[in-house]
Amino acid sequence: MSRPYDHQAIEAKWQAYWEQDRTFRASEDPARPKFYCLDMFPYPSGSGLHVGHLEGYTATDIVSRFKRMQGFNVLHPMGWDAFGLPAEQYAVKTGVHPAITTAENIATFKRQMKRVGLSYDWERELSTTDPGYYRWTQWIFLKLFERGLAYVAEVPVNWCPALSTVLANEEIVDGKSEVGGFDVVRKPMRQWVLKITAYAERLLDDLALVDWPASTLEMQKNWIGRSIGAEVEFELAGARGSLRIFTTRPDTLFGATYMVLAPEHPLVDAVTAPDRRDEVAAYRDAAARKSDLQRQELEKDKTGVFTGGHAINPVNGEQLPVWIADYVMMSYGTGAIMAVPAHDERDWAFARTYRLPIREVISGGDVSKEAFVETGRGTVVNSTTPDGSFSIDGLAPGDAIPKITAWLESRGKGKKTINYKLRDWLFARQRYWGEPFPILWVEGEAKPLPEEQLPLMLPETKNFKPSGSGESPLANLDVWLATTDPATGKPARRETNTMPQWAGSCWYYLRFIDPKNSRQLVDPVRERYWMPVDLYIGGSEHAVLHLLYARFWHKVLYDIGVVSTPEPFKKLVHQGIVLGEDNQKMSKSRGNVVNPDEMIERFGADAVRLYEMFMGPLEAMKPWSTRGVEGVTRFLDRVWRLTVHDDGSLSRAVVAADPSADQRRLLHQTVKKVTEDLEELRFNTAISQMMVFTNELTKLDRRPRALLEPFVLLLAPFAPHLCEELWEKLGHAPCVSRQPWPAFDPALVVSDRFEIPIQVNGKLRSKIEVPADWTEEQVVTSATEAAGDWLQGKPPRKVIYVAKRLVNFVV
RNA sequence: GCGAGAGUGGCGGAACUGGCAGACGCGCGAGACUUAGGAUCUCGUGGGAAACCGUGGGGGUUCAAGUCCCUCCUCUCGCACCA
Repeated sequence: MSRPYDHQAIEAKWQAYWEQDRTFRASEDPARPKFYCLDMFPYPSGSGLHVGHLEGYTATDIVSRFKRMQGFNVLHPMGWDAFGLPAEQYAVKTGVHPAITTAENIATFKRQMKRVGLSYDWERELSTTDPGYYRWTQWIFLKLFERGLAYVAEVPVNWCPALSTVLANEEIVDGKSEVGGFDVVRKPMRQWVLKITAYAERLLDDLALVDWPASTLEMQKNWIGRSIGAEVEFELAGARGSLRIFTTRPDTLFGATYMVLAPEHPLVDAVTAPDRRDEVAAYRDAAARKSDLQRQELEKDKTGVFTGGHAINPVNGEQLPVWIADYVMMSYGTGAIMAVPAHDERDWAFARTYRLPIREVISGGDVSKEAFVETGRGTVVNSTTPDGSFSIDGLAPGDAIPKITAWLESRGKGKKTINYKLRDWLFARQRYWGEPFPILWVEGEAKPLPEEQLPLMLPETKNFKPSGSGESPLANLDVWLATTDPATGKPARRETNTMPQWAGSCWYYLRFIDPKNSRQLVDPVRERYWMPVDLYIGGSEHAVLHLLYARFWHKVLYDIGVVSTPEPFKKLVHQGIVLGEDNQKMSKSRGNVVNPDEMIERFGADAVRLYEMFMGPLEAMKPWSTRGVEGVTRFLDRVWRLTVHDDGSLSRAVVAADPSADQRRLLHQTVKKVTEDLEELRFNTAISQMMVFTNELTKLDRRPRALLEPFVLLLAPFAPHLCEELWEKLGHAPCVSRQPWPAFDPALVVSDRFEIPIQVNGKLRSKIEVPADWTEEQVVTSATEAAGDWLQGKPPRKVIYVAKRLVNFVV
């Protein structure tokens, strides 16, 4: 494609201008409203940016430029989530230090971003691997530790004996190590764990405060997984102690016909009868050997073993056989259940397999065919205590639940309980390339490092191979490991785990506000000015973990007074995935990866930006089309020719004359549409309207400045390089990025004439054009005439008139 | 299985609180300018000869349905024995 202008030269020119002008530098200005516009910062991988990254970055860039022109003080920063596994794996293979790889990759990403013309305030750039940054990551950890929110536990990890190392989930394929295909087993290991469960309630409730996609809210809700029910005590028969179970259906307590413990449950030994010990032990061993994955996959056939023991149902004194089965999980609730096969699908399936009794206590279904689990209908039956003193018979399940819960509570047999699916957060990796924990082990006890000693620097090494013991490569560094406790002078050993990649990304949005502060994580005055993030755009793959972890840390920081808002991210949007031209997911193996550098080379950054936004709705998954890029390139070329003559001078068609009324209306309609669409992130329809405008203007041989100049401003956030150049060609000093956003006059948007479609029996038969001030009578009269033959000369049975919309005759 | 979202021309996609379905772009067709055009500009382009038919299928409400209701089908994403 030959272009009417040299996009390469113009882009380089204006990128250099913005750089030396520091056009996009943000500073606090209490006089102006702020807008914090944030991208999820990337992991700087070796393969560079792809067109999928660019979609989200372009969107936030357009919004940032738009908001600046609207008079907002915009904070639009970028940084690097640069700790992580790939650089470390590369180091193990090649010996190249992760810091070197990381720096190279960052340089590539930054070069590519600048080439796209993204208007970041690069003076706030940060990297999670920078000691000046991770000092505060460590500081936050100390605060968590102080508040009892960080603790040590023995947690099973993916241990690969052949490699003598712990593997991340993503390093395991089909239960084997990705490298070498060796077996992986579960092995308990000392780990740091964060007590996110202590915040479960608030993490759930405060979802009401944010403007997020419904699907993401739903995912977070499900992940937290609150369920309300009751814990009930069952005394053991013939043994000391009692079995505590959790149920959401205490209304079905009279229908319990057996009990199930998770195989790992601590009471298994106590309940197991001597003659069942061998069988029980064998089942427990088998369950322990299964990975979580295997336990889940064997979903269909439930297995279990009778322990020989019994527990007593507190409502009727019945002795219930106690089983163990791996369909009950130790990690949820109390690790024990009462089984009500008539009203629980899992219990029903289990009872069928082992011929256990099924007793109906909610009528309304046929429990001989399947479990009846609905709570919305049905009536409680067979649920009266043997002495007749208490009954929930005849109630709806919803009414029976509080009644029986209160009764249990009054007798000390149970209480209302809320349970969460959310588990505490395993916060340790056996890796080198991560934040070291500011923790010393003194006489077997974890002691926090004093704040003044932060950052605890990641020690230098040339050996990135795992220690072999399952500990991180840091365990090889004897000199670093051995230290003394500053408080007591006793010998101490440093913690060898490092933090997971999530750590640095949990709070980076706060550091952008005050990236150079050496005294505080963030200055409170600045924090109050900029927070919360007004718009946060990133992939939906982070819908749960990153966003939940960041919210958790934010709430802790809120509790200790570091931040002023309960939630960090006000509005969240996920950009959709960009597919290859073949409608398949982009991948090297398919050979359908689109290289943004090549696209920018051919069509220019403006065209690529514009196409990214024109493809379709931001959130939608959609295929790339290089033809489509050509299409928007043609549009930009037309915009250029509208203003500039072939020899590069201002076109003689550009005149000072006033636009016509129709032209002015088109302009105001366009300003309105683009403004409103940008507020709603509907970039594709905004561009479409600008195309309509351009098509109209192309037809004119005299093009009034009063039309062209506001239009250049409208297009500027989308195609900033082109518009800076056109603004200059139009005789203005730089730069367009500092111009105010055009306003529209609602009175000038509406037309003085309307085209009214005329329907007969709902079918379109004709159209008339009428002045806007005509009365209904005038319009209908004219419409009747226009409908002519379709009315067959008879008066219509009914006339529907929708003002300025349509006329419909019913005959 | 459960939860959430989505099905509109050859393709990507428009369509406000029910009111002209297919804006805009791609592709395709015709023409203009040209030594030439894979450049540019102009016009046309849902299907059908037409009556008419058309927003995943079927049914309903309404003067009027892509939009509301019922039902079924397909696809995408998430969760997956959570008691």
